Amino acid sequence: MSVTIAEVARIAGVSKSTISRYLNGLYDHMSIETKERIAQVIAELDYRPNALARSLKQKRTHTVGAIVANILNPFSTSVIRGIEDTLKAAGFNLILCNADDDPAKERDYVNMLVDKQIDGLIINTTGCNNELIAQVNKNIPVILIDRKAPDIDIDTVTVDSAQGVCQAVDHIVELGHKHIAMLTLPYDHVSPRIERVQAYQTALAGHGLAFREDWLVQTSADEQEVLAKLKALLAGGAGKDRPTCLFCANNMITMSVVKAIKKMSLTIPGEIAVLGFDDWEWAQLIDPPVTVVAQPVYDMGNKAAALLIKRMKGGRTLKKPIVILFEPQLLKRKSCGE
Amino acid sequence: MSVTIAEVARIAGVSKSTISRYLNGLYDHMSIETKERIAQVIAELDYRPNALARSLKQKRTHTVGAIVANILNPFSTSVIRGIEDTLKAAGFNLILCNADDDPAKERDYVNMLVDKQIDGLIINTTGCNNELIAQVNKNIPVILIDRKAPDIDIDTVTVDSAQGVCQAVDHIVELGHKHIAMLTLPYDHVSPRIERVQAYQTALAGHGLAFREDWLVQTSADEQEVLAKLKALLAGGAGKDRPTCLFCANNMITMSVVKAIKKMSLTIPGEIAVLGFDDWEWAQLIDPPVTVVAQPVYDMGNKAAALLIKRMKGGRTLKKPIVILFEPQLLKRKSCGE
DNA sequence: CTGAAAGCGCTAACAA
DNA sequence: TTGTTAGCGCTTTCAG
Repeated sequence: MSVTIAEVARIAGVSKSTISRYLNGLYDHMSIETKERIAQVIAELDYRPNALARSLKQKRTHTVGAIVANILNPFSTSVIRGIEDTLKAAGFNLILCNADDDPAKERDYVNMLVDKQIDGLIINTTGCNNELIAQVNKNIPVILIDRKAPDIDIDTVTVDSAQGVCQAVDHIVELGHKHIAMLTLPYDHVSPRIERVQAYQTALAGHGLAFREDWLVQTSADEQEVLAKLKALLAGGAGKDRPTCLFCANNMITMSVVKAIKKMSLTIPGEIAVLGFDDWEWAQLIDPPVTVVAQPVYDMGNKAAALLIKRMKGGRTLKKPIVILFEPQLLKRKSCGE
Repeated sequence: MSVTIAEVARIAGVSKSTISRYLNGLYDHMSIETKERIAQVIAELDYRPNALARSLKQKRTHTVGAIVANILNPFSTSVIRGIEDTLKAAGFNLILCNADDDPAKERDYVNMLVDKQIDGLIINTTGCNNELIAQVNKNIPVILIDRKAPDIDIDTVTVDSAQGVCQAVDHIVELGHKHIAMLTLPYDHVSPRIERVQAYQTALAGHGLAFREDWLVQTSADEQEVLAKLKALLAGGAGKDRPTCLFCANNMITMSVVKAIKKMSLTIPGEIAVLGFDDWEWAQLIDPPVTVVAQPVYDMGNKAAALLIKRMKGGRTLKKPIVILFEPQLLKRKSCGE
């Protein structure tokens, strides 16, 4: 088996406490020779302290958990990079989990992390485990990222969806579009989706455009489904009473929509314009490069981690939960005309 | 603080052992009434066992670590999905880490995971910590994924790069290309890169084409750098003695190359053809869709996890390490002409 | 069918 | 400056 602190102590000829002190950097008052002997024995045995035992005793793991909704979404990986960098700089470990948009998986991961005694949690929640998350937040700090949970009182880092949608709609209206459809993943409990749809309606109204129920399409990101719904939406062909612009409420939808449009052999933006919410590394490689509302994703990850660290260090300073709203930015590319 | 097993025992009026047995499903010979009482108390107190304490005692965490080289690479996220699904089905927990192509970070993560007493490790290694990894493999099973470590003897799941390159080169030669350059990330210690470059040279030779040192370009995936190197490579313009086809040795390079070509306003495949190793979700959205050698990435993740599980359960059955080679597949799209 | 007791590997008073 | 001791929360013989 693995070598323990007792073994090291025995061989170095000192007590376990002394080794423990050495490990924890408490050697201010330690004789230089024991210090060196310990260092040598540790090196010889290639000893590494058992983090489980240590954490069990200390009641702190110095570890935070992060759960993303869907790791295949470039949004998630950028957020992760932001979280990771800030956490590492502060000396915390990170355990990453992927809920895969499945509330049951999310629940399992939350429980697993809590059982492993994480010191804090950052979660891009499915929105279906709010009660559990609120419960967790009573014992350890939790930060929501991207998606709010309106019914619970927790620190949240997200983006101002309404403003982003507003900018985007202004832009396409200016380009002459009057028939704007929105495609979104099913809203269920996911705050940004709800907000974007609402903002879309508000923005239309602001421009005196009528909102049409049948131009608000809920769909999964599945290629076949998107293709079918798009065909229905655009039935009748150009010139008819149909949308000239498709506003996709997140990047997964945008990708599927672009794929579907290519399958339908329609030209962008000539026959149909595409506008997306969320930028991602390869949006510019698409033909044509897609105009999107970009979020400062990496920064959001940073901020969430920084906030969490503050909470974890803040002891029981129960300040009010805060909501941090980042500003999105419209990146005008080619997919809406120009 | 959190509720402990002692608390549950006290309230239920039984001993800790009994609670422990209940928790571990050892209630075959337990009176139905104590069983029910325990269940009730646990529910009332919302008790959850401390995984740290449990693992410390059991000397098993039922947790495996996975370290990917770069989580921003779609390759990594697909592998992760494969690992995750297989692991979860077998009841193991997963701790995900991102080495960010940094050997120092990788080392830290390996150590962190080992300290946390993971039962097994899957790693897409930077190739710079082989000694450490070999050491870890003495105590817990380790599976390498994608990248081999030739100097150490460890189970490995990867793809037959040589075969993929060969298929690809055959294809483009058939399309009439005789001037084929290869762009790759710096080889340092990364087996697939080395293998692909070698296979490229072999394949050229197989077609009687000369290998030119100056057409083998090493570069980071940084946009500026790729652009500069591409400009140098293609200096002189079409018709001159320059490559007509760029073979990109992985997807990060492919993306940067496509970006650079667009910046240079060259047409694909008219003025320059592009061929990539690694498929990814959005390669088909690029203009034109990129022809690539695809790896069965998700399956590879599955397989790595399955193999690891076998090793973890196999006790000290020290079977010889094995190398599992998946077959890549050429996906002919539009970027090489036809 | 259930309980008592020892101990996993470490830390943290309290002594010395 | 270092050692002794008593746990952290759980599991697991061994008794009964």
